Amino acid sequence: MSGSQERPLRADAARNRARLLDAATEVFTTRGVDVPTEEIARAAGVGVGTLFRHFPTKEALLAAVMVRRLEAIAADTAELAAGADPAGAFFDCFRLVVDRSAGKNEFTQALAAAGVDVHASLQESTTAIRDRLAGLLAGAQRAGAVRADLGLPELLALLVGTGTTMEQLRDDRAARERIYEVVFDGLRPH
Amino acid sequence: MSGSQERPLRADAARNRARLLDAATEVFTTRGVDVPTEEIARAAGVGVGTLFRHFPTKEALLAAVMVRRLEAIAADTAELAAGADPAGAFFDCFRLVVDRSAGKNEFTQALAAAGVDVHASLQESTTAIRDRLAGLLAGAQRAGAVRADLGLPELLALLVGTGTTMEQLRDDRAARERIYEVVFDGLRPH
DNA sequence: GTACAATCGGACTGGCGACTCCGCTTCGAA
DNA sequence: TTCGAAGCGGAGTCGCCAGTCCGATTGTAC
Repeated sequence: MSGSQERPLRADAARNRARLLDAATEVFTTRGVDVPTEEIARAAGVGVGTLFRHFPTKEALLAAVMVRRLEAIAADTAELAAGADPAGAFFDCFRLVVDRSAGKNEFTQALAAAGVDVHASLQESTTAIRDRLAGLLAGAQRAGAVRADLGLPELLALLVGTGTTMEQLRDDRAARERIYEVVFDGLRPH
Repeated sequence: MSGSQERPLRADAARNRARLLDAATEVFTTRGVDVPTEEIARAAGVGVGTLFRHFPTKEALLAAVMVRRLEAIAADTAELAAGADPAGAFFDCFRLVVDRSAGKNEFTQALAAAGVDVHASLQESTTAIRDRLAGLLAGAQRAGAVRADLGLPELLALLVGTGTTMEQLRDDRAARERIYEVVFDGLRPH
């Protein structure tokens, strides 16, 4: 979806587009998905007209923000996965995905509610992460660090759920750490 | 909040109120919190006017539905908690709360977004559950079935998060069972 | 059976928010 | 420097939905 039509954006247009994405990320994350588009435009220092020229609907903006975050996560997991120890890489990536996904859940929900086919518009970027996680899971299982009966769907669900758990404990780092202990302990073969 | 003013409702009014609660529970659960109030009124077979006489705002209706569900859960945990085995009671209640909380998370979120002080309007009913869970947790820990460093906040967060996890696996009973194994394994002292 | 208070229903209102439109501004190629 | 095209901004449109109002209906006390 990203590389189909290429006409180099005018300098100011490119700058505004970037500002909009930054502002949207910030506003959506801190104040939720229901903020009026006008607020995002204001935060970016542009008019609503500009916002809607760059992103034809609010959902398109939301999707663009999502894609960006997902790509960032994918890139970071790539680094971690390069390490030698498969078990460590798996658990480190688990943490990374959970930590970086704060609020992402609400986004997906909002997108889905708007009738956007989430799996279509985000597929490219989710697939990257999914594949990486599948590889990490397999590696960790081969190394005997994770119970063998766990599939990728369960892992993905667990990542989302753990994200929610962590959001409840936003301001208690020690408690969050205990949750990781519980989950990781549960993931290991008994 | 429930026993302050008592004037016996006229028969039809009581019936409509009950219908509204049933319809709202059904509609909110299956189609989300964003459905127009009119849909709920129609599902209940009454006009919107009637809906708003019984529940002054949409959020009030939402809160009423929540209270009802919470009370039902509280009642059921009471039964389970009466058993002799503290460890079994704890894990059974964990399952029960997770299974019965499907969709509840979104409700709370919607309430909070509307500026309702969730802890005020639902306090009475949440406190019952919270207290029960605290008791069960303490019992299970005393019996050595649950790691001792876990507090009530972590348990509550974990319940919410596990609910989210389960929602991702809605149609795969075996996978859900595996998640329970993971979480319960993690909860036990290693 | 009657009367009246309680309740009903749904047309209507007000406000909000996504999106459009178009006159004005800015970019950048020549 | 010039000029056409690309882009900007924000007032205005439109549809939707929570919540109101009041004439019609129904329950119930006597």
